[in-house]
Amino acid sequence: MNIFADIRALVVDALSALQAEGTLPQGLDFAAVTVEPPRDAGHGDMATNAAMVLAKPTGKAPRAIAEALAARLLADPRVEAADVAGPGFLNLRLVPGVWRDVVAAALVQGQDFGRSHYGAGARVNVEFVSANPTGPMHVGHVRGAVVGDALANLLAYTGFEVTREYYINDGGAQVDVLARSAFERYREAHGLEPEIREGLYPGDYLIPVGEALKEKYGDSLLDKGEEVWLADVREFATQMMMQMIRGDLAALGVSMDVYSSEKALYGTGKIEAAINTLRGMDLIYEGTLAPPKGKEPEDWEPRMQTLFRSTAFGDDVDRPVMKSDGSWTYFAPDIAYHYDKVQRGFHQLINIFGADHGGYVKRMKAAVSALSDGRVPLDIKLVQLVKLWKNGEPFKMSKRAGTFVTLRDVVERAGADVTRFIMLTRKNDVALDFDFDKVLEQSKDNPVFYVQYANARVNSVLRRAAEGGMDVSDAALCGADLGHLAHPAELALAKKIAEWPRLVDIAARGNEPHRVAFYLYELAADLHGLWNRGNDDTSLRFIQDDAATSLAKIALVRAVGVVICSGLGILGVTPVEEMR
RNA sequence: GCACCCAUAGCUCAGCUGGAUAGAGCGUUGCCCUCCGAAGGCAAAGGUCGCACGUUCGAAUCGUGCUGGGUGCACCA
Repeated sequence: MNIFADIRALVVDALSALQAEGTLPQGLDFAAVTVEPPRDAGHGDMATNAAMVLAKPTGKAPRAIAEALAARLLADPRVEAADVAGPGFLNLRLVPGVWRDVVAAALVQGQDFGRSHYGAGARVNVEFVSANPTGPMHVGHVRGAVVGDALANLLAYTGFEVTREYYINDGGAQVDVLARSAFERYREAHGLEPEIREGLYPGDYLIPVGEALKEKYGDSLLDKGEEVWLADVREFATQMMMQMIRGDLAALGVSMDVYSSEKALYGTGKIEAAINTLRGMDLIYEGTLAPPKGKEPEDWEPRMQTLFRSTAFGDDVDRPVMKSDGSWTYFAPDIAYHYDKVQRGFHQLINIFGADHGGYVKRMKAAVSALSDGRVPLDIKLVQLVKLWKNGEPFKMSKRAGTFVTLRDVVERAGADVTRFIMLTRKNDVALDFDFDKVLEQSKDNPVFYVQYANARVNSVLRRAAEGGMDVSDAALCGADLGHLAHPAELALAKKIAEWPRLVDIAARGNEPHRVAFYLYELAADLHGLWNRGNDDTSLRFIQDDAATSLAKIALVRAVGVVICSGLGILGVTPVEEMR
């Protein structure tokens, strides 16, 4: 139940009626007509800009349109007042029954209150994390993982059929390095001194890989050259790394639907097919690139390469898909991978990238646009850096100093719930500070705590009422006479609840899960506010002497709890029932 | 040199695809526990929305040009 959508439909109906009676001309586009909460609550419950946006196309004065519209809207039983204000706003005040119905809807629908059919079952693929399988996930990956997962939850909540996907970069040189690094650990497992040369991965996490290799191969590889073992060890080590990464993701509460392998694309003809498709559109050609301006490498020399004409899509330069030695660049299999996603029938693609991949966005969008004939939109969300803080100082990560912070470190210190929530307290394209001390603080300073505290208070009320012998099951609350909710402060809280479905809709349209976190904070603040008003005005306490009144007030509180749980569910955060 | 991102209260940030007198938290100042959890709440002070033009009924939001910060810039992935 989205009351804002309902009232907007009412406005559009009224406008159509005005057309039918000749007050407004035919052929108007109502797309720009909005119904939203006014900035100032004193203006009413909702405001529509209809008169202003229609003034020009109709050639009528905004106020005249607004007057006519107001008369129509007042005929609806939900509308209590309709006042023309300012340059032509139409401010609506709705009868209290509307807000009581919202509370009732939240109780009846439960977690489905706020769910929408906006996605209409469209299939959307959310690719995120996609960390190289060469080591454990570190803090840099956490934000992308959380944002991607929460976004996937949000889209599922709004009627999309969502696939969470991880692209394993197991086809390039870095997995060879992994194999060589693992081989040194394999030698170490046999009591030999490992030679962790410059450029190899020094991390301890490869020691178990070396032991596992010993387990599997005994000493049979020890005296062999790389040409013998590289492929096998690479495969083995990559799989172990992916197992570790899956474990890391699980610790954060993320589970992928599909893991796609870059390596698996080689030798299948898929890369060639994708490139040839582009070639057929005259988007692939042999040529040389001009040297980069401003930062010309010392050893630059023109090379003949196979290039993708991404400049046709607004990119700065065309991008190589094949190196001068005839092997593919990273971009080529990635094109094939995205082509594969298109062919799997997704209606929409979303990628979550780290901000350091910003330069990659245009070419990837260009490729998808070309390969899908412009039908499949690709939205790429760039997730900015997370700056770690500890004891009031920036915490620098360094592999050498041993202050390399893994995802596990963060989750073990802060907990998955706190980590997830904090990662969503910024929009994705803004850098985020993660303060180890702050996130564990139990105060208003910490938004996770603040929201959880609100939920705990909801449950506290329910518990107390139950101890007093009341039936506060949802079934009982659904039968409450909400007419007892009459105080403006109570109705204001109901109005905040009414915004939830609208907020979900807005967040989903923008692929912006952080909006859910901010909304929950506001909702929590409103609950805390009402709670404290009970200190001065006992009639605002939720538990009253009169059972019917209590039931109505508790229903309101419970409705807040329902929304908080829904919201936290989207964020992937477990609601707590009690603070400790 | 080019591309992308950012710039809003002293600090950290929201701002609902262009709406009314721009909002929170922290910090500062003053209040509120005989009472459902004060781990909270109320109130005050605090702003040329980086700058300048432009688009229109109307701009923090859209466009252009600057300024200042971040990221990335051939045969790396």
